[in-house]
Amino acid sequence: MGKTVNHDERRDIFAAAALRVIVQAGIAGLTVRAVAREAGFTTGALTHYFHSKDQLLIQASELSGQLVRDRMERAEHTRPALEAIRKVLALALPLTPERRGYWRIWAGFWERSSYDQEVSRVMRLRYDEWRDRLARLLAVAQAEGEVAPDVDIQHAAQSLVALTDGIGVQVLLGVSRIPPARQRAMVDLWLETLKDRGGVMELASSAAALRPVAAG
Amino acid sequence: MGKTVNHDERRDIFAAAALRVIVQAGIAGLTVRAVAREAGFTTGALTHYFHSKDQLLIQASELSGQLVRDRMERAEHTRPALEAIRKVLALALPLTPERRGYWRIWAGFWERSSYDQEVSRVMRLRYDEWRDRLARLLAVAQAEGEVAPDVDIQHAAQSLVALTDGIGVQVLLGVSRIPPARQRAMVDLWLETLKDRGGVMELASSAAALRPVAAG
DNA sequence: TGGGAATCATAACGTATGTTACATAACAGA
DNA sequence: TCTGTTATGTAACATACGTTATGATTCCCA
Repeated sequence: MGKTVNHDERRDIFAAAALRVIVQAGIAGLTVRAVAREAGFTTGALTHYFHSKDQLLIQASELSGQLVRDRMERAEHTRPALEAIRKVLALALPLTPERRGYWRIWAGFWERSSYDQEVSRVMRLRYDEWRDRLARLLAVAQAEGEVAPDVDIQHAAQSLVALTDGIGVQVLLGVSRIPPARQRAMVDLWLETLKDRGGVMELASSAAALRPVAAG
Repeated sequence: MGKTVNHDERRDIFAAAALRVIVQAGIAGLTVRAVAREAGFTTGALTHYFHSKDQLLIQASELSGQLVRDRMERAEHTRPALEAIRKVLALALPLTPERRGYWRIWAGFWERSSYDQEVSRVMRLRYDEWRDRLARLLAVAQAEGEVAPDVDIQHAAQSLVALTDGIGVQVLLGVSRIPPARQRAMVDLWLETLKDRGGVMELASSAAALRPVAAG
C-alpha cells in the first residue's frame, strides 16, 4: 500500500472548492484548473478523484443540497407545524450573504440542467425532496387545523416552492432590493391564504402584510 | 459606395439566431460560430455587425424583451384592469413551447448577469419595465375598486413578478409538471388576496383554487 | 528498511473559443 | 464601364479548455 488518503474527504474538499468558484465566477467560470487552484491542489490531484468534470459538477450539486438539508431537518421538528414551515422557508430564502451565494449556485445548475441530462436528474431529485418536505409539514399543519381541510397539500407545496424560487431570482438579479423582512412577509402572506377561513381577520391581515414596511 | 445592406436588420437576424441557439444549446453553447451558422452566415459576416460577443448577447437579450413587450402592450388596454393583469401575466408564463423557450433564454441571462455587469444592467432595466407595467395596471385596478385600497402597489407588483419567475423556474426544470391551467390558478389565487375584503367569499374561492383540478 | 502502490505535480495533446487579418465578391456611383 | 467601398468568406492566431500521460514524491506494509 502507498500513501493513504480518505477519498470521500478529498472529494468533498474539491466539491466545496467548486461551489466557491461558482459563487465567484459562475458556472461558466467553473474550470478544472480553477477548482484545483481554489482547493490548493493541481489538476493532477483533482483528476485522481474525479474522472470527469461532470462528476465534479454533480458532487458539488449534492454538497450544496446537503448543506441546507441538515439545518432544515433540525427545524422540521418545530411545532406547531406552521412555525416549522416558516423556519424551513427562512432557511431557503436568500436572507444572508451566504444564502445568496447558494442561489447563485442553484441558478447556475438551473441553466445547466436544461441541456445536461445528468444535472437535470439530480436537480429533479433535489426539488422533489424539497417539495416533499414542505408537503409533509403542510399535512401536519392541516391536521393541527392551521391549514383549511380542503386545501390540496401537493399544490400548496408547489406554490411555496415557486414563491421561494421567485424571491430567489429577484434577489439574485438585484432587480429590486427585497430586504429579509419583506421576503418573510411575502411568504407569510402566502401562508395566510391557506389558513382556516377564520375569514375576514386573516384576509385583512394579508392585505396588511403588503403595506409599506409595518409587516416586516 | 459599395454593396448596401440594412445594418439594423442584419443585427436582428443574428440576434434572433442567437436566441435560437440558446434555446437549443444553452448560454454555454452560444458561440460566435454557432450563431453565424444558425443565421446562415460565417463569422466574418457576424463580426462585421458586432464587434464583440458581448454586444451580440446584449442585442439578443433586448430582442427577447421586445418579442413579449409588443403583445403585452396590446393586452394592457383591456378593462377591467384586473383582466388586463391576468392577460399580461398569461403572456409571461411558460404556457406554450415557444414561451418555455423564452424561459430557457432568461434563465441563461440570469446566470450570466451575476458575473457580467453589462448583462446585469440590461436585465435590471427589463425587470424594472416588467414590474412597472404590473404596478401601473394594479393602480388602475385599485382605482376601479378591484384591489383593496390599503394594498401597497409596488409590493404587490413585486410579489407577482416573483411568483411568475418561480413558476417559470419550476416549468424550466420540469421538476413537477405544472400544466397551464394550474399556472393560471396559482396566479389567480394570488390576485384574489388583493381584492377588496368582500371577504369570506373570496377567501373561500381562494382555497377552492388549490383543490385538485376543478379550479383549472 | 526497502519495495511498491497511492498521491500529486508537471506538462503535453487535441480541440474549441473569441478575435483579427486578409482575400474575394458584389454592387453603388461617377 | 470602371472604381472604390461595402459585405462576406476564409483562414490564421493566441488562448483556454478537458483530458491524458508521465514523473516525482510520499509513506504504508511486509
